[in-house]
Amino acid sequence: MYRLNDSDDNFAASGPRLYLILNIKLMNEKIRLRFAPSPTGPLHIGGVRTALYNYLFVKKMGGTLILRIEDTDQERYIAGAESYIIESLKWLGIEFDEGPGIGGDVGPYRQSERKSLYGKYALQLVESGHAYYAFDTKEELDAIRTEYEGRKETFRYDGITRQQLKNSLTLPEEAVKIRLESGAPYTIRLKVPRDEEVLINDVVRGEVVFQTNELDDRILLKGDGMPTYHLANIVDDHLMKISHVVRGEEWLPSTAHHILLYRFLSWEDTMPQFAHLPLILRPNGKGKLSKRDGAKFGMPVFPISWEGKNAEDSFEGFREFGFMPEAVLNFLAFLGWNPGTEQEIFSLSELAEAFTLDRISKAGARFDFEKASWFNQQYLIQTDNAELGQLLKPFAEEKGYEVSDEYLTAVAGMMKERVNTLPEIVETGYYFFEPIREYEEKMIRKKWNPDRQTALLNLNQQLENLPEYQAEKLEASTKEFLEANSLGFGDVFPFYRIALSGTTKGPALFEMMEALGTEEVKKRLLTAFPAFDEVFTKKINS
RNA sequence: GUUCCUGUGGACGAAUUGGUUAAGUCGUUGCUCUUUCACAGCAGAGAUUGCGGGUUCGAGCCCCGUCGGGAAUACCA
Repeated sequence: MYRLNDSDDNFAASGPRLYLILNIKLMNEKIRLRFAPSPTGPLHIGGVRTALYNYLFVKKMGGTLILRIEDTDQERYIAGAESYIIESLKWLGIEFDEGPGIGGDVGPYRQSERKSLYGKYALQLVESGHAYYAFDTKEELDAIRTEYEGRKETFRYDGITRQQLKNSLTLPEEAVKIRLESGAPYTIRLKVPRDEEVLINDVVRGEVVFQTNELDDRILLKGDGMPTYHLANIVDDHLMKISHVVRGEEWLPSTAHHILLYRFLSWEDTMPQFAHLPLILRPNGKGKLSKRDGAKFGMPVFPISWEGKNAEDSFEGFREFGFMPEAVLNFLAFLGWNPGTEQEIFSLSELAEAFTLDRISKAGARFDFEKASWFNQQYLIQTDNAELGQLLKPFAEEKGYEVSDEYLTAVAGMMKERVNTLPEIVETGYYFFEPIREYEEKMIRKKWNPDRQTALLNLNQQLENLPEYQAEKLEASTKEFLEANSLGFGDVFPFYRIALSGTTKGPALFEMMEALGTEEVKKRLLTAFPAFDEVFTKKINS
């Protein structure tokens, strides 16, 4: 189904024996994907999308999703990054079947804990003539690089230059032996063959060809005995029986090396299928989205907040911005993929149902925060008010507001279609929780007259005496009052509204009144009138 | 510089695989609804499919060239 190269005609012609072999092959090719982040800091939104696509494909195909921590670089390792990754994905509802803290048959799932495994394969490659020891120090190589740069050239440790460098290919056998035995630091490099082509069959990009002459002899095992990404990745993907590698496009240029590694380790027949995802670009289209862009464009680029060493290194997440996880997921899913139908609101399980690798687009997608906000609003609107009230709670508490769950539910219901995020409810709707900060003058200036006050107070009196202080009853009673006093809606409404909320915008007036309650309404009316009069006097005098 | 990827309205992107007037969504403008704002509904503006050639009765789709954007080019992943 997913291996197109297994031709059906061959199969028909070759009888039961091949059938058996193919069958075994298929059984071994269970769908197993991995998400393999590096704990070098918070997981940015591009990484989250990679995790999401891996998850979706696994769910769609009924496979297994593995979390593998690629912590082979002890210099860039950051404590807390791993738990950040796990917490982020948990918040979003992306769950793993195997991984650190979860278990599984092919662990451990942290590369640092698998350190002893990799050397063997590096050695095997040396023995088979596909890799070699290199003794050049970092400083020496840096010097060569700057020298090349001076000539406006780029240095590459490859099939040509390695002949002039210090390695087991150029040094006498005896000298190599002595160096190795003396414990002198060395690396193991891949010996890339000359004059060959490496073909990558990428699920999203089709066939991509690399000339080996353009490839460098990449380091496989570092001086500290740790493998580089390239070695560790291939060894682990093989040992963990990974069937598909779904990762960012930035890995495409390295994939030729990876394929060579599979070939030299004789694992090419069980090599995973590759799918390289398009990059997520900056809102202005210039370059790939980076962690600094959050501050630059005033939007989150991380799933949840990250507390770094300083303010520069700390980031606010989508969660803290007030986004719902479902909305983030939905938005992210559409960044580089689309179902080809007109549906755009998808739950996680609906996404999994609709997801296919062949509908992933090739070109980089810009990160459009406005679209993300729109998705969030859609989810806000479709979420039950009581549930929203609960989600709103932390944001209200943060502001020091102490109100009941019922009140929060009511406010959420009134405000949800007027905002994009949760905290906006307590910000633009602050007047539900504290006194009016400022009255919008324009309407008052235009229409207020101190004698309106009497009518307003009479009306309020009538409303207070209602057996039930409830929106529809309030409205009906108000209508009666207006008719009886031959007044229009416009004569009282704007002032009532501004008195209660300070603004001409906002939810339906009677609903606000119901939520606020008779006491508060009266209080607000009485504090508003003097303010209105003040505006009026100012107008008269000017 | 080199290698590789990529290019459809401002953004995301669809187009039955070569078939006629290039979907839809976001954004934007206006209208309707509404006491306001928003939601919703309706309507409009916005594209010679990066550009230039070629093949073909016919090209967004195939071929060649060209330009732009991006990634990689580390003892980082």
